[in-house]
Amino acid sequence: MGASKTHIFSLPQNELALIAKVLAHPARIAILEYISRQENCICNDLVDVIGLAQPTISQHLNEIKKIGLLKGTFEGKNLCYCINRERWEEIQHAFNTFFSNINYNCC
Amino acid sequence: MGASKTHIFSLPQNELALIAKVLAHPARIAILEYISRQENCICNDLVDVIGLAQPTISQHLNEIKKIGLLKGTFEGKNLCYCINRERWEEIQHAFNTFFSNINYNCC
DNA sequence: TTATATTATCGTAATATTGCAATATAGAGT
DNA sequence: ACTCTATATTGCAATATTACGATAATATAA
Repeated sequence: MGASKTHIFSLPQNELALIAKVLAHPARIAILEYISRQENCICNDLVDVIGLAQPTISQHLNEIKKIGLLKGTFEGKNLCYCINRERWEEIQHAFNTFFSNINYNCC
Repeated sequence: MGASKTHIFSLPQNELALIAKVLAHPARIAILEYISRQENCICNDLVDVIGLAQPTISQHLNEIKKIGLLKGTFEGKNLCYCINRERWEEIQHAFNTFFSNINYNCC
């Protein structure tokens, strides 16, 4: 197949998986770390810093945008990528809830 | 291509991405949630509960095992899957560190 | 307008993931 | 030994992801 059977899972399960999928690539981790370190959220040093081609970086940025983790102006020349604080904390909370609601009833 | 250029990223970046990849499928989220809810860490009701074929469940369990999130006895008939508490908390901490070390210097 | 710089999109190739049927393996019970 | 039950492995098809060259689009500067 190759396609996940998303319909047999709950919405929260699918949503967390979708968010995890965005974090499941070192380039996207690196991009998020880099954007956060910048004083002014400048854009395409990313191509130089990360070491991937410009279309590839653009695609990764798009994946990150899809789950709402970036905000700023995306049109024209002087772009501005930065972390969407509200969404970031929401996602942080989602992971924390997942990791906290676990029992350890082991054999 | 299709293969990530892992060599251009740092070890922590690759490790976090690898862990996120395991969580990047709703079936694996569901499996982890189910295992944790069980009083006694019993095994292959998972096939019935999740609704995927037995080989598929087995493969998902293997992915989860790879990052050390399961412990128990894995040989023979009466298997025992359960959460590896130490590893679980380690991973929870890794995500929390990642989410906490972010600035919000937006435009 | 024309050039330049920046980002997005298209097209495509290589590789990875998901899922399952068929089969193999391993232990418990008879 | 054989059977039953539970899990793993193999092989394969469908789909997704990653990456990049070529090209398009968009804004600024000259």
